Amino acid sequence: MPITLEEIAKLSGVSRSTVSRVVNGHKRVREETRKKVQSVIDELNFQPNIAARSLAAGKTGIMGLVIPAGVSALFSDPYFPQLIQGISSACNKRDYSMMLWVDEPNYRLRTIRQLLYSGLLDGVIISSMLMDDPIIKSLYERHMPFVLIGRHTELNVNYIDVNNQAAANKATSFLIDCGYSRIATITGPINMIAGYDRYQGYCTALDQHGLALNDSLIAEGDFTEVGGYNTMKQLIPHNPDSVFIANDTMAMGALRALHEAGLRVPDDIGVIGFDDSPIASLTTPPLTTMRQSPYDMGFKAVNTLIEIINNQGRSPQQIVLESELVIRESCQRKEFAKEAI
Amino acid sequence: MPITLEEIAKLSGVSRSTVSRVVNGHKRVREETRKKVQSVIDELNFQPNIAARSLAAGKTGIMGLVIPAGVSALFSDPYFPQLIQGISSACNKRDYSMMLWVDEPNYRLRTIRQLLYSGLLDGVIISSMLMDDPIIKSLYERHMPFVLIGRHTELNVNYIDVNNQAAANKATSFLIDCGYSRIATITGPINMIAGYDRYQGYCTALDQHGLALNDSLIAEGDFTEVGGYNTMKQLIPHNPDSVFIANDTMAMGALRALHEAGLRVPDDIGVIGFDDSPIASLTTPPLTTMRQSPYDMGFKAVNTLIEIINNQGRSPQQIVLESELVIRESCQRKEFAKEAI
DNA sequence: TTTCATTGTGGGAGCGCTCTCATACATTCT
DNA sequence: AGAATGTATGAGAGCGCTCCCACAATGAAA
Repeated sequence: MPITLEEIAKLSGVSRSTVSRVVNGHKRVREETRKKVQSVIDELNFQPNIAARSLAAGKTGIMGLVIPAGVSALFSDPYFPQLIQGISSACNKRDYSMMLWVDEPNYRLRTIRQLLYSGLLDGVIISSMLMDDPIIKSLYERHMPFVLIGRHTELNVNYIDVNNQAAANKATSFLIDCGYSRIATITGPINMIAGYDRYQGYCTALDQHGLALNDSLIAEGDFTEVGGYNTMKQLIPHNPDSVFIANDTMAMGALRALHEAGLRVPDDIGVIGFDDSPIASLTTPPLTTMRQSPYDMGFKAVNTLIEIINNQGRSPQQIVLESELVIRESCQRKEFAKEAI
Repeated sequence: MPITLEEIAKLSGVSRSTVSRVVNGHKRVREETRKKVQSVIDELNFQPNIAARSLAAGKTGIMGLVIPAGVSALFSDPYFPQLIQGISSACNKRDYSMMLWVDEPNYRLRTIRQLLYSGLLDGVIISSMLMDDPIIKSLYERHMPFVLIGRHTELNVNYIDVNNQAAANKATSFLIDCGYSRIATITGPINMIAGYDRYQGYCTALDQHGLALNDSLIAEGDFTEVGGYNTMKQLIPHNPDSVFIANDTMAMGALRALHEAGLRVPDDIGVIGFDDSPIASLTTPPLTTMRQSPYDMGFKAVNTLIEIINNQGRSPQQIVLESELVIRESCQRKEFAKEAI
């Protein structure tokens, strides 16, 4: 049987209103009274009923997180666990709670309804959806406070992203600096913004260095290990001397394919990944990659969302994080090692 | 501005009560009335306010999921993503929603309070905590409906687990059947029930086959890749001819250590893992392992929890799933291949 | 016809909280 | 001293829903 405000009030000899003030840290309470009430609260482990509070105040202290189920990378890539960890950590710090929806296509309508109309959520964080995801449009139209993980092309909305184009450009340029010139790429799904942007960065880097795009050296992957493996096998016959791969998980698969094909990394072929996921330093050879931090993105997304909730009039804000090149051994040919640094 | 029952009532020319009946699928409504009301509901996309419903009915349709943050394996192991996916999928199917807490020690008190006293949750699923986790005791004492992922030794509570001891026994016995005899093990953390049970299974298998336990061949890991790598390095000087490793992620690390040491798998040393995680078939050589399905565990946990919620008097029920041996190449020495099958 | 279930519908209380407003009291200024 | 200000507290309404009870309408049984 849960305890109510009223009971705390009775036990500490004040009114319900005063207890409410103490719980919510209002100023207009005498220090003496506050202490008395607080001690009763602590003793009984009182926690206000969220439903009642929510009903009365129109706020719940709960935010939603939506991650896609379609992405099979969800299983094998540490991206989402780290993102969730960052969000969860920030929620704890800011005294929010989190509801999680794994967006299965079959239950999409249910998800949207709950996000928008149940009144349970103060705001929503949406992660890495397809570019034209209808959920985003729904949230936008209903004026539900939300922030995207990953930028959005059409709508002027709040988002947090890494500078994928610049980072991919840097990665590709690094391969060129290392002395490679027949540079392939394994992209992510092109209908995901991160996949698209990293591909664009690859293109601009080649262009800036006067290298021509070569369709036979470009192949679309799906962010999974097996995808990386298969796509690499497809690329090998076209004799790339290096390859920029849009995430580390696919890079693992690509390394496996190269190993099987008897190609030595980095001497026969240079490899650079993206993410600096925990496995990047553990591959053979250790993987050079662009570092991003899903944990930080999650953490910042929460703080941004809370700002939005508290100031609904605010104009949308875009946060773009920088990505850092982490040099290991997968694209450092002996003869170029010095110049590249 | 969300829509209320009252507005639906007005628009369809009936009372609030009748609309409520329609929404909740009560019988005592004339078919004609039901249709009329339903059409208004559909048209306006009406979704009942969960807070109000919860306050009035004492049920929320929300369950909590608590996973530990301490386990750094959270980042690199697909176990939790799969578990979450299973839970989420079952929640969708059963029309429940899920709140997620990553249990950070700093915020433990907050977490417990919210789980128990906020009135938000109909029940809780707790995953893979330490054996003596205080959260479990709190839930138990407060009679909060909950189910554990992983068995509990002291309390008679609802749980779902794999038969870790039997599975570890089978794995170890398989190494013996393959002709190995100097069998090492890398255990999980012994203060986690899964770590403990898999270690026990290893011991009983040796015992049943008349092999002596050898302390220098037993080392405790932490379920991470790096942990597996370091622990394997520690074991190599004692010349095991095979090793049972308590999860696949550590097995990956161990394979890396063996590769660096110039030992060939399976000819110099046999390796068997646990989980059949997605990477198991992708290692070199592909990993023989015991298959378990965190997805299924999550899915079943939800169904069990809902039963408990609907029938609080029910006596606790323990579900133990079987684990299946998946034979690949990491412990099949050429000369024994035939006999082992 | 009268009686009694049975079915469909509406009205009202109340879940536990927040928030506005009223009130009691203390303090300062003229 | 009286008025004006400020501070601490209480009372009451109401958030949107469910659930119980009342009651009307229908049909079956006596």
